[in-house]
Amino acid sequence: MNKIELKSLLTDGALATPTGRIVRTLSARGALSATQIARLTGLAKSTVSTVLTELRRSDMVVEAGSESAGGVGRPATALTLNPKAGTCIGILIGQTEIQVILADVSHTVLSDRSAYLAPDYSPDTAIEYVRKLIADAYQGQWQGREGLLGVGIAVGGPVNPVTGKMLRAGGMPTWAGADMRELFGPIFDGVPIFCDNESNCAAIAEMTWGAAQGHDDFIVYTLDLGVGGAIVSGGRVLRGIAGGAGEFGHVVLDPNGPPCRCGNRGCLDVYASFREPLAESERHFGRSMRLADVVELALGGDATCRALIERAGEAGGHGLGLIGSVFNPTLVVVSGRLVAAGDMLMRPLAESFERHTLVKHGDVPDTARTILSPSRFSDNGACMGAVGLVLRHHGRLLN
Amino acid sequence: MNKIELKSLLTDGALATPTGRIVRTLSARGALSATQIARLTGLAKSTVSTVLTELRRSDMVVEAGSESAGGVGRPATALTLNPKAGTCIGILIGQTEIQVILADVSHTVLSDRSAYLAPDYSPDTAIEYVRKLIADAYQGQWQGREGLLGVGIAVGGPVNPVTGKMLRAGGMPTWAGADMRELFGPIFDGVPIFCDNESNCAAIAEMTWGAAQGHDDFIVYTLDLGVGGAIVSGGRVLRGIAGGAGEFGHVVLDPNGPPCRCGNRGCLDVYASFREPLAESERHFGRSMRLADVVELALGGDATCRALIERAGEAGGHGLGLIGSVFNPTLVVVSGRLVAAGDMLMRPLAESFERHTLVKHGDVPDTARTILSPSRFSDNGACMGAVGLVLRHHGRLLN
DNA sequence: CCGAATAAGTTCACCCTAGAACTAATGCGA
DNA sequence: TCGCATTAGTTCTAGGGTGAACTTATTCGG
Repeated sequence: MNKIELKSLLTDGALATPTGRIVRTLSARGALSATQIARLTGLAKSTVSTVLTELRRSDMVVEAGSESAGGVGRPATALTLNPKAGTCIGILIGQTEIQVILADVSHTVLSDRSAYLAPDYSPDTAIEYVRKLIADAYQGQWQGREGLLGVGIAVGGPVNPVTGKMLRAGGMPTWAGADMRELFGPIFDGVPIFCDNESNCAAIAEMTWGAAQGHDDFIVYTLDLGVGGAIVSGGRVLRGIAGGAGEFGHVVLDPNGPPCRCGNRGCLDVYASFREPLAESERHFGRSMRLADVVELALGGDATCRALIERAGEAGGHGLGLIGSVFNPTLVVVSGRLVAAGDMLMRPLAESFERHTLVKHGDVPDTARTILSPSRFSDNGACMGAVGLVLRHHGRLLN
Repeated sequence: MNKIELKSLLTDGALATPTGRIVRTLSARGALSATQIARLTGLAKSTVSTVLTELRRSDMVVEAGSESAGGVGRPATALTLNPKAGTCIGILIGQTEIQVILADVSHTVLSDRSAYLAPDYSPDTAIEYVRKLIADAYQGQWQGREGLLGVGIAVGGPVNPVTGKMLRAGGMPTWAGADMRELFGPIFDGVPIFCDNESNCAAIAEMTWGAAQGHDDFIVYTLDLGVGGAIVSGGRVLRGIAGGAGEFGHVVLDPNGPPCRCGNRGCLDVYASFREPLAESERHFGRSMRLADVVELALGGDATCRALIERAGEAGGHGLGLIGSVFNPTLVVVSGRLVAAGDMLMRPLAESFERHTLVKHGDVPDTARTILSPSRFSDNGACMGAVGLVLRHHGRLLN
């Protein structure tokens, strides 16, 4: 009965009731005290108290390991959803990688596994790997698959978040037109599937566990082999009518510029993605390299790699300036594997941003300036976001 | 007591109470039936009914002229806030124009007056004109200034919506750093002042009375002597941390391009504003012209003017493509005086949009394609939006 | 070591909102 | 012309959320 109750509270059953709102808040944010819940939900302390005693009595909510914050006054007791009450799975379908994270409703990661594939693998291959990775994930867990509350899928290409169908080619031509619900439904029959593109998932991860915690309005700007991003407004990830929001990389700068893999010409992606610099460094070193190798070499002092990364920051700042002029956001979280280069990337990026945007340093007080934060996720941001998709109930596919 | 009550209900007093929400909804949307109010606020019919009988008893809400819609079933009785309960003033501080609209809380425009000035007029001149226009506006009205509930100011340049201070030069160098609250406060002492830039006000007008009625998420794209716009997400106009959101015209396309009046180089505005085409037509005709003249001549069949407008549509589509790639919005309302050219502008605009954006025709079903709608406001959109600013309680300046 | 200050969490009576069941007013078809 | 379908609006009661006042648990200063 426990799980059934949680399931109905997490799905559409009791959206507006205090109990539903409190459970959803706990699901979305992890460990919280009663007072924090009251602030976040806007409910009265008394209401929260009543509901929580009921939830604790029925064992759906338990006390989390209290980390006494150290302030004056009675210390808050942190609460989470009972980990036994259910699990979530996050799946990343990347260009060359499939990742599966298993987590419980108290935000504890139980398992994190990846498989690396050659580019342009087929959906069938993906299904096979996902099946295997999920079996592995449950290996040695005392939690069984019957407690699975939802599955989130982060896809490395444009996907319609309502239907779960892939649009166009994007970076994954073999997936064009694929129907995520149809493909993955059979693996998890009956369990709700949530789906969104990689960038939007990364945004959810940033909002839930990363650099954008507590922010309801921010932009994620991804610098990697492609340039992309996501827009969060009012705590909502903007998807656009066809799931195409946040495609900063495919803004056309010069209609007569070099062709882009998206089909248009002169996209930002052509100038600011790390694809060309990576090729350049491969030519320089005369061997096949990965993006992470270049970053590592640059951090180790290699001047060529350092220059490539600085130039990437410079080019990336152009796109960031665009974001500044369009949104003038409070916060931009810079993500992607280039971020591992730290200040080497961030400094030229910030300088270039300043040059390419409308509102400048001197125009406004420091409190009204956009903050640039590097992402805290090294690599698994998107997949964690897929878990967050479930915990936050974003982007559920219709059955 | 009537007015005092309305004032407190419209300001921060009772935000979340049903009465407050109903009054605010009526203020924002004008005439509505009880059922519509229930749908819009999410309150139960019964609650709405109870509150409305109370509001009618105290004469704060009255029946509006019923326009029987003609469907089956009992016809709805439209209700509005009692026009006697208060007035709002909208002020437009444009580049060469000052406009004042006086309206009552039932959305009836009582007076609409403009004064045309030479560019770069001083704030002091503006104050003088505003004083005069307002005196004129109240002339012959039985409503007095004591019923004034709020003043909205639409400014033709970037303004910080929280402090009311103008940023940088923008299109109005004489206003750089001006403090709207300080300037206009003395004219309306004690009355709350709302403030936002022209484009954001236009967005509010579109949402309240225009092409975006019923939409909570859309983009306004303005093609005029400058290129600009506004972003509405979740019914909220995004302002950005320094009031710089929606400045589509100042996205840098080519960092080495021609200088823009904003200080950067190669902004979209340089390529897509109608400033250069207007100058070209002046050269062609050998006389001083206004934008409206070019549109009129084009509609009258003049080939030169027609070509200029078509070319503007083509250039404007580049920016629209950018909007498409960034937002993939459901709806874009195209505004600005060029829209008067109708299909002559919209057709090349739509074609160019298609070429410059990421998600194309064939990629998605027709239901998932961005709609382009021309604005229905010929010229007074921004000033109506300033009225809407008050009625919707957006962007209130702190006292 | 004790009490003041501070903050978290609980209790309880009252008011208010929601929902069901109702009445009211219209169009449409036989 | 009558009744049925449809939609708008009202009434009433039960249940639930709120806010005030209270209790509990901690830090800090003297």
